[in-house]
Amino acid sequence: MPEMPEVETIRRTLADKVEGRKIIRVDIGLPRLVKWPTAPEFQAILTDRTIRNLARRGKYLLFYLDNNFVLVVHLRMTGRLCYITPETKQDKFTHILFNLDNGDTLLYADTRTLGTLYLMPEEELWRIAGLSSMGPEPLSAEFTVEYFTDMLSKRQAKIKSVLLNQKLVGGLGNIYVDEALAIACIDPERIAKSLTTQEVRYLHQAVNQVIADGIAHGGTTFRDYRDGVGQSGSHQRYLQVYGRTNEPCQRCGGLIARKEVAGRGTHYCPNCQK
DNA sequence: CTTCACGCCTGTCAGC
DNA sequence: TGCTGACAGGCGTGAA
Repeated sequence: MPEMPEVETIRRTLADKVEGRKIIRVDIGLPRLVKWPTAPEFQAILTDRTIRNLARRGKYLLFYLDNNFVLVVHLRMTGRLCYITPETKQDKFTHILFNLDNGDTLLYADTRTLGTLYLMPEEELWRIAGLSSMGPEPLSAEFTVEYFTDMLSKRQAKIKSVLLNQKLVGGLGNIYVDEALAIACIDPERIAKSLTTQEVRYLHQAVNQVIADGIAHGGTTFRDYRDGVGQSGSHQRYLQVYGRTNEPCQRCGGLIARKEVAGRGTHYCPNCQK
């Protein structure tokens, strides 16, 4: 499901509601979603803990608790976190409930059940490989043109697969990669190190732009994605190529095409993207 | 080390 | 209507 703009939107919509709240009980319907520690330990450690702060790194959400533990959630394809009151209708695919001290509930729902939850002391977060090995995020101080240029110059893989690699750039997923490549007019199958200095500059700018726009629009709701209070995003209205197969390119009027690149459905304009 | 195919799960949708 | 196959926003693993 969600990429960095969606996860950031969830963080923003949840933070005010959960920060300062105490978790009074955890109900787990599908224990295998809890990757660490065991589900009973997960429940026991979380019970009576207060959420101090809700942070994000790439596509991970991090709930910092008052006992130095951190609840880490990765939504993968269809995970959802939703803050509900007793009157709110509960999501059909709810698997975990975090019951709060004000009577409200933070729920974790997931149709494909590919999401993952962890709970560990802050100093052990490095054990989560995807978190500790993550590359710089778009819009961050570390994501410089110099870093991007140097990184791409060492890569023999297709540019699409490089941009999807979280170790190299943190937070991009299939939608925003297709969009960034469309904005920068670069063919997704180009070998990363073959990009010219100018193309690298355009692409760097395009990556930052699609992520900033995605956040500004509250994320892209293509099917499952909802924010922390159940609302859809609106960035789907602004997409140039993703999900627009056989529709006209807004730049040249030619038809948007779809093919498989790096094992992922890929949308692009064969006329504009070289 | 880099790159890629595959598996994990379940739901939806197009086509027959 | 019912069935089948393709496809779905991610990532860890293992093989080449």
